[in-house]
Amino acid sequence: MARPKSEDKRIALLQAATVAIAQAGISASTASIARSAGVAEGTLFRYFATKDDLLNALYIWLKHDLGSIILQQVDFEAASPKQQLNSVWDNYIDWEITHPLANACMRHLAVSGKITQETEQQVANMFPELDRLCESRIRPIFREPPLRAFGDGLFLALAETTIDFAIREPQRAPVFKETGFETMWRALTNADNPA
Amino acid sequence: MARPKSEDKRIALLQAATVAIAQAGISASTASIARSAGVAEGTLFRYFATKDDLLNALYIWLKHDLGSIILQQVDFEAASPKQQLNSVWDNYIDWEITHPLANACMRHLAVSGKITQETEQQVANMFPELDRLCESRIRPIFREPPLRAFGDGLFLALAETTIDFAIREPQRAPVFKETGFETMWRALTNADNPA
Amino acid sequence: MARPKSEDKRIALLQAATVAIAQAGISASTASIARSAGVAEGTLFRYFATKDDLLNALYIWLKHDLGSIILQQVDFEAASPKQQLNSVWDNYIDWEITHPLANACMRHLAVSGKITQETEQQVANMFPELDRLCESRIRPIFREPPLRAFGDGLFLALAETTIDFAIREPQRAPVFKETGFETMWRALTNADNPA
Amino acid sequence: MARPKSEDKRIALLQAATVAIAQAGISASTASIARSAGVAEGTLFRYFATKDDLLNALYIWLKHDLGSIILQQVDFEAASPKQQLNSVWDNYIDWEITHPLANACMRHLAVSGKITQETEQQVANMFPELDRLCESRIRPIFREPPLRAFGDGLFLALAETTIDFAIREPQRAPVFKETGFETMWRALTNADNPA
DNA sequence: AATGAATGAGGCTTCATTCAT
DNA sequence: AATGAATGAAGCCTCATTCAT
Repeated sequence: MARPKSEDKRIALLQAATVAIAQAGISASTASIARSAGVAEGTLFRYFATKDDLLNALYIWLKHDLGSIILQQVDFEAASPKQQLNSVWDNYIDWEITHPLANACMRHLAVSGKITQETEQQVANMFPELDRLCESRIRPIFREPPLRAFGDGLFLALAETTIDFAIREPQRAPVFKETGFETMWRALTNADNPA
Repeated sequence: MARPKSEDKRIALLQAATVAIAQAGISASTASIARSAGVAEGTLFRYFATKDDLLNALYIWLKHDLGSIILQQVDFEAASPKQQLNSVWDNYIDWEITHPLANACMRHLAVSGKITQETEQQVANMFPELDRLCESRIRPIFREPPLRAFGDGLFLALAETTIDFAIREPQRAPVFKETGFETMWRALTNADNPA
Repeated sequence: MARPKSEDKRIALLQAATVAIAQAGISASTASIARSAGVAEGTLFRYFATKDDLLNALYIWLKHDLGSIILQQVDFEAASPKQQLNSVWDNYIDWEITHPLANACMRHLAVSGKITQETEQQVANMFPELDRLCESRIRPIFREPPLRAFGDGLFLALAETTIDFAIREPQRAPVFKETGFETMWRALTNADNPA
Repeated sequence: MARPKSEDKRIALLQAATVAIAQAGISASTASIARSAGVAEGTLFRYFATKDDLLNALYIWLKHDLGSIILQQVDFEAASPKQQLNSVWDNYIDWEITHPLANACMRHLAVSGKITQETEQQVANMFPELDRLCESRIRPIFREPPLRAFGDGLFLALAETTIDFAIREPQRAPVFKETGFETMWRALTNADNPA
């Protein structure tokens, strides 16, 4: 098979890279990543041909992890659409709070200029059902092509800001979560049809 | 006093750094910055003792430029508070659209981990009148200490997302600007007192 | 275990450093050392993490070389204590005469301020039997703690001066060696018990 | 006159260089020396065309200072030759103890490889009366050309070692001074004619 | 005469990647 | 498949010296 020998080592490398990049930015050296993954310097390059390849694989891996956790915990039985969206919101933020290194790492990757268009595309198509769920709760103007991406962007911006504050002051996380959600709700949904 | 240290060269270095960092991130080399500023590499270090010093000075310089332009163009005669805030919003976004490199550079600096607390402080205290103007238009819950910083963060997040989209698709900038502002207004102000 | 780190290269680096530092002082560049050792500059830093590390390792290496040669050639069968000490003296000076670069290098290292306490300690404990042999021949006042180190210092000072002259005028080395030894004998031993 | 304007500045530069080199070795930068002398970077080069020139001038200046102090305090009325030499010995060592920076600086200069033959010559001829005084007290073998320089070297070596210990443990200086002198006396003078 | 801004070569060190083992 | 030694380009910064002011 094309995949190299040990999936364990691949995961170990991705995890080590997450920690290293969270702490040192993308300038974290491949040597340090390999070392904390418990493999030799050269081995890293058998799993990822290039440092940039590692960065892109890592981005996808983290996004996938995040998305699948959110999805698997959404409360589809929730009474109202608002409650359903609130469940997504909370899961999203909870995951980031419990994975602050992953969060920091993704931020670094996102602004690194190393993530290719192709990678971004792959991530965008990763969980169509999640996108659909969010969009259906959103005010009409943000639902159609011309402003759809913009709506997504605003949603993410609010969520990420909420996460920043929640990570920085964990004991106040519930307040930030709730206030953030209500703010997003006012911002992006049809206020006339609140629930 | 011999040749005085040239303000022109300082500016040239800051401008060169802005471009280089916008394109290459903070890993832009001091050599490349000096070269495109038209001075020797050693000269750079007479103006900024350290690359980190340059980064901090650059951050302050860009923020100051941005803030002073916004402030000087705010329409204090505007009929309503909403219109006043809209004027700030538009000026902010217009500046960023017309200075996409400065914008990109500031993003890189902000996440670089090289900006010191002291620099952040200096920037925070730079335009108190601007802060006051924005805050007075904001809903009460975001005006008092426990959530003030959070409110600022959400405001900035929405503005920056709007800027991102406006820079990426300049011809649609007016739509993003307006939609973004209305979204922010719903999100952060007291809807009961809409104008 | 891949290629093992080559002891040959380590030695080549230490030898190259000896020559370079003998000639240029500790300001000899790592580039020049690596070049004359026949390796890439980066390689030097796989063997010695830091230039200072190289300097300390070199100091230990040279002292060890010197000490072990002296020790292995001491004439323990010599009739009198004076003759035994004379054998040490001669071996010491002969080594330095035949290794003038090593000698010059050690002088530079000794005054460089880069040799750590730990390194000095390690060197001091390197050949206890040699110390013991010298001390037992020395006059009582220099044998006990308060002045022991001082006695060692004076011994070394006389030896090093003798070496300086012997290296500078090799053909007169025997005279310097003998005169130096007799001078040291008068200076540091119990004249009442001359042989 | 050929001498530049201010003798004060020349002295200030020499003093500043003494301190800087004592602490940092000859790699002390000309900029730092100029700064602590209270003059501009460029000014240093109006007094000393080159860093090497400064180093040589400094060596001569320090040696002259040392020699003239010793000479002016020698007790020519002392009863015995031994007492006269003891007076030189004590003055020498006292000067170094009270000028530890000058001492450290001279050591650095002496091994720097930057002191020219010409400078060494000039220093050697600086105080012929002092040389004569010391030599006349010395055992015959060290008085005639073949071994005269060697005798001087041994004398200096013992003195400098004594100084090292006296500077390192100032409260025990008197013991080192006396023991050192007696050792030198045994080593270099005619024991048969002790006083 | 004095200043200090400007220079650019050179120093130490890091790092992604290759390749012998 | 895995290792880690080897590489050399590139990065940041220092410094003696020059020269415009």
